[in-house]
Amino acid sequence: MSRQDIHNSQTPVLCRNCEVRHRGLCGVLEPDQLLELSKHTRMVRQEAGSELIADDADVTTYANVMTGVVKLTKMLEDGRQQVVGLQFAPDFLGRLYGRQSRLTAEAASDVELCRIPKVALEAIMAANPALEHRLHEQTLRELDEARDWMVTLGRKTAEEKVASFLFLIATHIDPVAQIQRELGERGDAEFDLPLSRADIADFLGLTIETVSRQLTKLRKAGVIAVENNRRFVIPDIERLETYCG
Amino acid sequence: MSRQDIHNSQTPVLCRNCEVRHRGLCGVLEPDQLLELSKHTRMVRQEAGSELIADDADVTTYANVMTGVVKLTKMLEDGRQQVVGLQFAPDFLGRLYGRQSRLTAEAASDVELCRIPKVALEAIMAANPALEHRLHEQTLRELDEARDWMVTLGRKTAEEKVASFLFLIATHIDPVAQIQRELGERGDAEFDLPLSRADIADFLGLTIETVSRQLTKLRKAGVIAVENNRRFVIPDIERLETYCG
DNA sequence: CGACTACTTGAGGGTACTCAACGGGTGTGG
DNA sequence: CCACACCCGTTGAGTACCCTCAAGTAGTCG
Repeated sequence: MSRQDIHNSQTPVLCRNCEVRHRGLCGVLEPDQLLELSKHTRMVRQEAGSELIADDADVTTYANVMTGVVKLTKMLEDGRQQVVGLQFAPDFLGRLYGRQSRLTAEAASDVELCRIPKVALEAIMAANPALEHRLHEQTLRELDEARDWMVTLGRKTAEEKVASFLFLIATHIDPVAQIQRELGERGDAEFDLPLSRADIADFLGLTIETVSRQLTKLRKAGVIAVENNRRFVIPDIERLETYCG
Repeated sequence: MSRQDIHNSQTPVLCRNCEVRHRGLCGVLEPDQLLELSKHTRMVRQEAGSELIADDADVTTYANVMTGVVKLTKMLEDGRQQVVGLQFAPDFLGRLYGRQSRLTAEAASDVELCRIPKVALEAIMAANPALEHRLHEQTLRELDEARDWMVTLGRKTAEEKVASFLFLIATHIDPVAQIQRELGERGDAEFDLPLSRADIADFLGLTIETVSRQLTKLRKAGVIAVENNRRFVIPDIERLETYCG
């Protein structure tokens, strides 16, 4: 991180080389508000697998995902687990206004977070309706995504679930595929999967064996190619989409 | 609806005998703001089964659920359907800021709605941050509920799903059970089911036959009693809860 | 080299689905 | 009044899909 001062710039030093500044919640802030916010923030790195927010833990900080993927999970008493959401940069992390978390947040890959104390953000938000509006829009997007996923969980076959998962990741992770998609173009995609087979199974409501079998099936059908168990190549995303049900 | 004027009352006539006024989004409004809002609202009744918002339709109005139950559904191209949410009074209905709906809203029972044009609500909201805050909190609650339900869809057995559904309805519909629950008391519940077996199946990601079989099983176990296929009696809600997984 | 982890593959079984028949309630028409 | 159709829900028989349990492979680390 660059620490050098640049004369007369209104952008706080810490935020200057933040890659998600304009897309994330900070995008709605005026320079002086950004400065105020940046007094409370701090960047942290967490390695894959570390727990970011524990279930039932008191929430004292919020965060923005800067790089990497965060998985949100819920667990039943007997240990059955379900991934209820994935968050990518520049998503906001943390249950607003909640006293304690109702789920566990875990780093799926190595992640960088921009943390801010709960009280600090809520104070700035109270004084700045645009900020609440921005966060409200993210919440609405997450609700849309959760409901889309409910269809996948409730009504799709194992093959369709795995295809839908790969489609989701491809369109969220691969920056090229992401842009192509926004332009309405067809294309290929290539990415390192941020989740283990166990994570995928927990996301899809399947077992790891079933996930593995369906991946093999898609591989043999030529829909996907897999290298090293983690690197995926999708020669034709539109073809993959036809497997999503 | 009472139309008589009451001198010096600051509450708009139309809102005066609104039962959900204080619990719904209107609760945050000052009398003059409520008056402004009420100039645009109109109460409508819709009978069970009628479509309230069509998938992909342009959204021109929002609404508040006053009485009854609304179900939100999504469909795959081949007709497979999934209920992705249920809304009870005083829930807010409609995808805020969205140009078109991404789901279908249908009256599960006879419902009363308080409709308001999209532009009117958004104008009032822009001038009143407390209103957006209130709606944001409902969105957050709905997201919590959607994620809870993802666990049910992905990880529970058919029996647990049906028990979870009955538990959800019991704690949302029966006013007595609702209050007991808030007080942390155990108790019974009794209600008319607002959904058909087909609706339940679509909510749980099951078939109607499986739903029926599981209801029979719970009935034979004495966890529930059913009259007329629609009226349910739950002698011990805590006992039902142990079947939820 | 062995131990460990992550993933794949195989065999067998159980849960929920499919297809089908049946029962009860309601509305219609003779 | 009954006959009939129709809708909704239940029950039964057979099956398919996915899970469970188990073994096997590949990559990594000490």
